[in-house]
Amino acid sequence: MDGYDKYAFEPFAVTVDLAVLTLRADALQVLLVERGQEPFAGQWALPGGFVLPDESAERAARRELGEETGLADVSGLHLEQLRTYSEPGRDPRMRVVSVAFAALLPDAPEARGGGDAAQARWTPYDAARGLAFDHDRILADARDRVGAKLEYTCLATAFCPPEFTLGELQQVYETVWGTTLDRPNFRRKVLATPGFVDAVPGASRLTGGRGKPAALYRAGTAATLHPPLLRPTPEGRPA
Amino acid sequence: MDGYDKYAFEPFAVTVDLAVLTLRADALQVLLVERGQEPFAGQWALPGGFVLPDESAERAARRELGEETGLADVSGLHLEQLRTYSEPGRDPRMRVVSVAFAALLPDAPEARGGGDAAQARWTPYDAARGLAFDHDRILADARDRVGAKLEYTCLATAFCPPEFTLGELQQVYETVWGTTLDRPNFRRKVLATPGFVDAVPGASRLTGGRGKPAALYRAGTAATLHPPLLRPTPEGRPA
DNA sequence: CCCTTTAATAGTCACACCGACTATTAAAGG
DNA sequence: CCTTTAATAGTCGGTGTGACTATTAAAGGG
Repeated sequence: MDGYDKYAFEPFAVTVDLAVLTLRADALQVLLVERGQEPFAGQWALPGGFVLPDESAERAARRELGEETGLADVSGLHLEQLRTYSEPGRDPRMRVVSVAFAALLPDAPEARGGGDAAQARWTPYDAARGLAFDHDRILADARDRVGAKLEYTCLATAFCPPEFTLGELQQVYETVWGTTLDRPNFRRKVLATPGFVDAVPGASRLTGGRGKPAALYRAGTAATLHPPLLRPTPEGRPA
Repeated sequence: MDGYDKYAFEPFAVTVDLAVLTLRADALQVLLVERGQEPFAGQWALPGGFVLPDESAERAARRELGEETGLADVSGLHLEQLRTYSEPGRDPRMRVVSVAFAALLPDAPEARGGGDAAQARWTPYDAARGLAFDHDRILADARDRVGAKLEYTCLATAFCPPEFTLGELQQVYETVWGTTLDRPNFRRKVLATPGFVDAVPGASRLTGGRGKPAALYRAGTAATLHPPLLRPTPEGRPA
């Protein structure tokens, strides 16, 4: 922050890029917009835009989130700063520094084109490749971060509606991690963590027809999980 | 990234700020520079500077690190992007967006004034308050991040010289966390984690005089700890 | 040269947690 | 009413870890 007079200081454009994640059809999906102009015209990209003169990157991200999803109230949604991408060549036109965010949505309204004229679409994570700029990398970083934070925070509830079943919560873990979990063990672990979820007395949700309806829960007040809920060790690592 | 023509785009100054951390005298210390000009003239601040037109924030951070510490080779040092601070009012002169990094040093050479003319000094973490700009916040975030990453990564070795004793490694945890750890248990845990440390055959280090010399170890190839080395639960949280 | 001091290293024990698994309960649908 | 489906309850063994004790190895002082 010192030395303002030592180096000629170069003006940068500062943008935000959003990895808007949700669970649809038992798959992790991401909101993509189709670019209408060069560079990368016709290609898909993460939504984003410039940080305005009087707002922080966080405010810009939340504003863009509202514009792109078309949701009236995005104030309760989980928004998390990932990191900043600043490679000199990442935008061919000019020097753009982008602050990337991950946003987590419980239910996914149909994408409706968003603030910019560009078309918007939910896309399964695994199918979201070949994005414009360095957005493949940003999206991968978002998934990594979210997956890691599921282990030691209560972030999973950010993917769930206000009231949810333990089966739905488990689906979050299984979908993001790409693993399966033992249902009784998952249940035991979650209920044994105070503040993770609170039971909604007497309520239950029909899971679509057959079977015993599951009890409903709300997100608790805890933010972190101690001890963490570690994902199954992929291989070779000690459990 | 879209909509270049929709919003008037405002140029920002982009800087990096560094929380350069080391262990000196059994305390976590941070490198501070004294500001020579307004605003905050005479106050202490984290070292940092502008990102140059042809470099990424990471490159700028490493360059600044070399300039500020006076170290010849900073290529092996651990440098970690924390987050980006972009509140509109954080610099009274102009709109400055700052990408913050944490740098971890094994041994601390005396601070020597650094690249900018400003005076530089190692300061115990607990005494580093009242910094310029939002640097109190950045420094606190740096400590939080490093403390958290000690739990589930091999980051602790970044504070150690190439060869170190398990006692020194334990000191890292105890100093950053502000706790004490049981030595036999720490030893068992570290040695049971493959790839965390590798024994240096036959070597030992006199610990300053009395007592049995400890065996020496080098950092292993593993990057993460599975299962993690959780810090003692402060209180009230389930173990 | 021995004896004390200091610190590293080795080992023990019990408890909590977790993975794997089986059993029971409760509701929906035919 | 019986079958199906899924939630919920319970069991058991292994493992990791906290708390603790015992042993070993060297330095330094008398």
